[in-house]
Amino acid sequence: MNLVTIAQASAATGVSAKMIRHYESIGLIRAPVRTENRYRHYNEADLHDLGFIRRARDLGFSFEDIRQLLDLWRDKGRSSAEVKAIALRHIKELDDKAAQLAAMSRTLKRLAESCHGDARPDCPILEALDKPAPAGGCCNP
Amino acid sequence: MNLVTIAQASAATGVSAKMIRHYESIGLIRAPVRTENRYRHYNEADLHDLGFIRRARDLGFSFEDIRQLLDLWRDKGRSSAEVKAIALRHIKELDDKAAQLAAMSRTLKRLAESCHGDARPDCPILEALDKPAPAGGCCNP
DNA sequence: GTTGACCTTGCCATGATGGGATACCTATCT
DNA sequence: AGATAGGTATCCCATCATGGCAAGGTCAAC
Repeated sequence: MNLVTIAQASAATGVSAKMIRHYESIGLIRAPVRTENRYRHYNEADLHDLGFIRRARDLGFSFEDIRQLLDLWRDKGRSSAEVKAIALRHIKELDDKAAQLAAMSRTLKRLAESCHGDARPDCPILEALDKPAPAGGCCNP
Repeated sequence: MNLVTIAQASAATGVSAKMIRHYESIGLIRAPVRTENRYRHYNEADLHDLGFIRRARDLGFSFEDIRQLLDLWRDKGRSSAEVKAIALRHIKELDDKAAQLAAMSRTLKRLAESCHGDARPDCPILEALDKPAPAGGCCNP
């Protein structure tokens, strides 16, 4: 059966032992078998799930999404449409978030460009944070 | 002096009353004067600071950054270089984060494109999450 | 004098992760 | 056998920004 300890499972999957226990506590993975001394021992299927979770997390999926994806993976009669729907929704979230960050960056870059960045105290960045009404004719007419 | 209650300060600045109290508790803003009944009352300078904070938060600055920006704003002998340095560092953080999200989105889009998205169970998205080694010749040679 | 709207403090929750404390188990070295 | 080292268990706390809820005080209007 090739049972491994939590540290070995961690090394094999790249998920910290701390997180492995956490996933168990929130029901994302099944509780593994315990030896007499109450140590957790993981089998191949457990390791697969942990790897699956890590790769999904690397793609930015939330635990709730991962829970569904894992369920779909286990369900051999799933429809790929369900998986794709989750992915497309997540892609939209990622893109929205990225666009938000890009907008902040753009605004800030514009301000930073017009800032001398020397010993003088006057600074358009502070002025922008200062102004009572950020809306106006300058940006979104 | 035009003193206003916390709800009015909230309405005027767009910062929730909850957050205003929180900012006070972490020392981001000064404790306002209290009336006899212990109600907080904010003056013009307080409102300015709250507006400043909200605009800085809208640009994604952390509280620690905002603390420094507020200090710089109050210091009339500041050098704009200091402000610009904070802004440039933050711009880099924003861009890094956006790039990270974009990379996730790109990977996921590639997978989603090759997924039928119909009633059939086979799905490249699940396969990608499945595979033991995500590194390989397909992406980063 | 009651109702409703506002204010106060304090605790808990999020999401994903890390840190630390304390205690137990096991293996190795002296 | 005793000491030392290291892995494991559980539990609590912290992050960061924000919201919710509860219990109680205060004020104005009806």
